[in-house]
Amino acid sequence: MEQRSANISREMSLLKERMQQNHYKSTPQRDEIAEWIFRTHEHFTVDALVSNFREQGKKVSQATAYRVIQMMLELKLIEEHDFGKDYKFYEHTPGHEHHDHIVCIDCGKIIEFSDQGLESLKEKITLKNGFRMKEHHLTIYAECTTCPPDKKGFKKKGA
Amino acid sequence: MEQRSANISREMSLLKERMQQNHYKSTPQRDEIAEWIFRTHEHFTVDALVSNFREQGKKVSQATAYRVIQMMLELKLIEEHDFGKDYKFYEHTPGHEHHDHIVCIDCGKIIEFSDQGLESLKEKITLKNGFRMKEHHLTIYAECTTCPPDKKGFKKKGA
DNA sequence: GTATGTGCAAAACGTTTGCAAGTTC
DNA sequence: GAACTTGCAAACGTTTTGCACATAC
Repeated sequence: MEQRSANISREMSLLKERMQQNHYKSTPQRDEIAEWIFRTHEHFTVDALVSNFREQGKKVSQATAYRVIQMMLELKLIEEHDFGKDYKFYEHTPGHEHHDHIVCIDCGKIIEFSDQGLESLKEKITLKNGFRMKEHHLTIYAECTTCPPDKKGFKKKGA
Repeated sequence: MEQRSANISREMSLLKERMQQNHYKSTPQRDEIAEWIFRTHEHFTVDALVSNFREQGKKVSQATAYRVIQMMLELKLIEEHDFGKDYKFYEHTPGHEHHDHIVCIDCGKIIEFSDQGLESLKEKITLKNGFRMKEHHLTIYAECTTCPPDKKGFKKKGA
């Protein structure tokens, strides 16, 4: 997962490229938000993004944050996840392959995993049912064995 | 999946039993809503539930509908799913085993499948990562081969 | 009779949008 | 300068809640 932070300038080039292709103008807000996203290794929420900017004294309006998120989803530079809370989680995609998630129902820790056998099984099952697979999200809610017993704050809410 | 409609009185007994155990009182509204849920074979939304009652001339307030849903989730009689829309989908659990879903990104059709190999692989992967699996949701977004090309209305929104 | 459940309308939540002012190309 | 982007505050759609009234046990 650490290769995700590898090379921000390459990721920014990718952004610029796709923005041009899709007739998006370059603005300081878009650049700064995208950079923050490419630098962020964890799964983040829009609220976390905006708060983090505020803490650093930079100002981004929520509206712009949400709009940049939409743009980056469209440009396939980030992915959206529902982990059973009422807000969404995001993560950037360049630099790491498709993966699934295990969410600790006690502490909220999110870990990523990817398993080739699992992927081909998904593909096979989808075909067998007469579909062409486009996207797939597997989230496993679990208890982590190392999680201190007082950290009972996450709790699944939806699915 | 058709065994789901098999025996509503058995499912209602289960409801009554768990309601008593959890100190919920029996009311006509709870009974009627639960019956509707046990009789419903598709994945439904709260809005669909309320509309359906209205159409039949029966009245249920939205508030009560949401409250019964919460109760039944707690009693483990229904499951909640996020299929990428801004509202949740529900389905009752008695009478059918755990399964995963394929959602057609064109027409919104939801099909269920269950695969033993997939289940044990999930379990194995979870353990390997140091977790104890509690719940897991796999949703595959796909195109169905039989879907008429004009039915492009569903579209994933989140994940 | 007391605790619990219901219905309404209002609130709450994350997210989206209309619009006037500011930027980009 | 035409088209697009921003920020604000207001609107949105789903879900939750406060409260007065009604019902269950």
